[in-house]
Amino acid sequence: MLDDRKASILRAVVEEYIESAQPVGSSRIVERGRLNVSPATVRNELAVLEREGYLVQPHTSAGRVPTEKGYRFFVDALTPQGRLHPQQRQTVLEFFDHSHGALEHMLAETSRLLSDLTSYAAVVIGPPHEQATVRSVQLVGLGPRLALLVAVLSNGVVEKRPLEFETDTGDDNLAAATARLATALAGRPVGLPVTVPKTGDAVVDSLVGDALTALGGDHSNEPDSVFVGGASRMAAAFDAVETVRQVLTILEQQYVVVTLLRDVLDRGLSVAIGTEVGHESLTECSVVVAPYEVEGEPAGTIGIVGPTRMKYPQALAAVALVSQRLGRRLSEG
Amino acid sequence: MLDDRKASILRAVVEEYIESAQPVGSSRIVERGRLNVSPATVRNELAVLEREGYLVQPHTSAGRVPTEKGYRFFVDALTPQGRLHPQQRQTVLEFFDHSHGALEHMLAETSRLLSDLTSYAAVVIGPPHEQATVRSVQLVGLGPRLALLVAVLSNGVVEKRPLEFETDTGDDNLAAATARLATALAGRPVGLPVTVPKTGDAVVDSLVGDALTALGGDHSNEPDSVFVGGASRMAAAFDAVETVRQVLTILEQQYVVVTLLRDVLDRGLSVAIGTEVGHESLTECSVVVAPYEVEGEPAGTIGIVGPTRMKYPQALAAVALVSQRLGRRLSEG
DNA sequence: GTTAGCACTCGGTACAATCGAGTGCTAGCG
DNA sequence: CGCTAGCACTCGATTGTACCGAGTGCTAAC
Repeated sequence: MLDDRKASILRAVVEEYIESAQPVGSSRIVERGRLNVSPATVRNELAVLEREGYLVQPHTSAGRVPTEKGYRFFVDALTPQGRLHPQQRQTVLEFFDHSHGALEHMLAETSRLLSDLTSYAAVVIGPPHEQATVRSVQLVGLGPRLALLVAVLSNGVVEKRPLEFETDTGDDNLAAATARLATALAGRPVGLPVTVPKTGDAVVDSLVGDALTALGGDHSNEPDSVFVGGASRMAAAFDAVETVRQVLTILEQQYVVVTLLRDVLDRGLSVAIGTEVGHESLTECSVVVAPYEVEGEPAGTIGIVGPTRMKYPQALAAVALVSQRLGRRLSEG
Repeated sequence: MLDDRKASILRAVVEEYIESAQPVGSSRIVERGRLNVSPATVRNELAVLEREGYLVQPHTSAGRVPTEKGYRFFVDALTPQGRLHPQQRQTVLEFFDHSHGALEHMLAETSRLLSDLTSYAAVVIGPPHEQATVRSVQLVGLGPRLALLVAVLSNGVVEKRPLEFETDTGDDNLAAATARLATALAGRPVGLPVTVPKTGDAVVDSLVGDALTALGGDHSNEPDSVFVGGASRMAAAFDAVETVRQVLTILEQQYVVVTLLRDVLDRGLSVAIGTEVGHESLTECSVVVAPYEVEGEPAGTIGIVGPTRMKYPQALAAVALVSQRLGRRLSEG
């Protein structure tokens, strides 16, 4: 463990480095004024912190830069429950007061909000479709051999699948199939296999069959809804264009992003730093995540992706507040 | 107008520059072998082309770089109908043969396809919601004071609006309101104002009113569906991270992107080069657009955004093929 | 009209000198 | 015994200089 003074110095290095992106030297730490010791003393402590693995020197005659271990200690032991600027807090509250519209739209806007708050890229993962129950099912004819299966789930998600048939289908057949589907599925979670008794009408039975196949089969394949906002901010966070490209490439792969956040949460973390993130292209990135709950049940995840030299206190505070308010807002409906 | 040799030389400069990103000198042009003249002759021609505004020299002792006028001439007069590599063509055909799923999903995948084909950022704009007619309307209760208005349009688009009520609402009232809405709206284009005769039942009438307000009011505000794929490719196209940031910022603003493509199309162009694009942050970018038609009617737009030194022939060919096949695929259903 | 030849320009590279931020170490001080 | 002033040292960054070479424009000859 680190004594008080070492901890203070480590904190100073991390905070300075996060602000300036420059290796931090002993004199700069003394200039901050918190510590009433000489640069030489600080240097001794820095040497110890380096030996212990909290800091590194890019080269002999440079200041110190935090290692992942350094950031980790900062986040775990040195970060007070960060407070958001009151104005930012206000922005969040107003956002959720005025938010409206379809679920997807709201989640997309939330990712923008979070990105604007933190100036990093933000990820919002919607509620999983599995756990909701079916409220309404309908087959809507779009053409002679074409219909749209629309299912409304209890959490407001609308699932739709286009269906194509071998033979022409009348509206009455669609209606009959819709009725059978509705009674069979209503109140049940989607994704569970369901058997619907045959009617004897071959056309209707085949419609019902097609619809169930479409609902069930596609299921695991279908991604959760993911919204990435402010990816452009990554271009401000790094000065190597190649790094930017790699990170953006990751952020474009929804499946990867979802898995990433889920993994971090599963490890019980709310912050993953550098290699902890578990992705080669993101070794220069940190991820801050938080789940949100709708009506007391875990529903989805939000997170931000930024450089390892991230403003952790603000980031944590922003993610915490937004996840809480988003959950509350979605619980209202 | 340019004589044959000047045109050939201009073409050589543009093609070389697009490939190498390096200013092109007289010797490099001669090395290509198409022309049987000496470097000195080429230099004379280059000087003329520069005087005419087709080329510039970054500095005195450098080769030439095309100006916007140079690219413009190249695109208008020197680009044969570009052919896609047969393999790429095959990829497109297979993609649309196997494509399936909801409209949004298909459009998003299409933007990926186009981005992969060209290695630039791709934009796919979905069919506008206005011109489709309503096929089905339904109010689905999600809670005592909460319902979801789901409207299926003839082109497969599903519009949904959450509704919140002052008072608790029974399922029978929702059903009654749904029935009235269905008869009033079926077959009509969404967005047109509609009056529904009162029933006398205050609750049902208020439900119907709320639903119509939600459908109508929000309308102009609601953006078209836009899908941007492969934005990360912009990081490979430019080496200044600030340029990348600016371009990405634009690409994140769906409204701006839609307007941009629309403007270009309205000017009757299929390619906009540099400042022609009409956006300060995109002066180093070119845009290639094409509309696509569903059942003979103009439906949406696709496009790509890349650096001015874009591989125009391939880009044009890819956009043309994809727009055609996308239109055809959507016409099927 | 074309081209060989040539003087000229100027960005890029290589190298040395210098600067300075920052270090580790030692010796002395309270 | 911990702290600190002082100092020699390191090494990246900056500056200056020389040079190279790609590329030019011009002129004169073919």
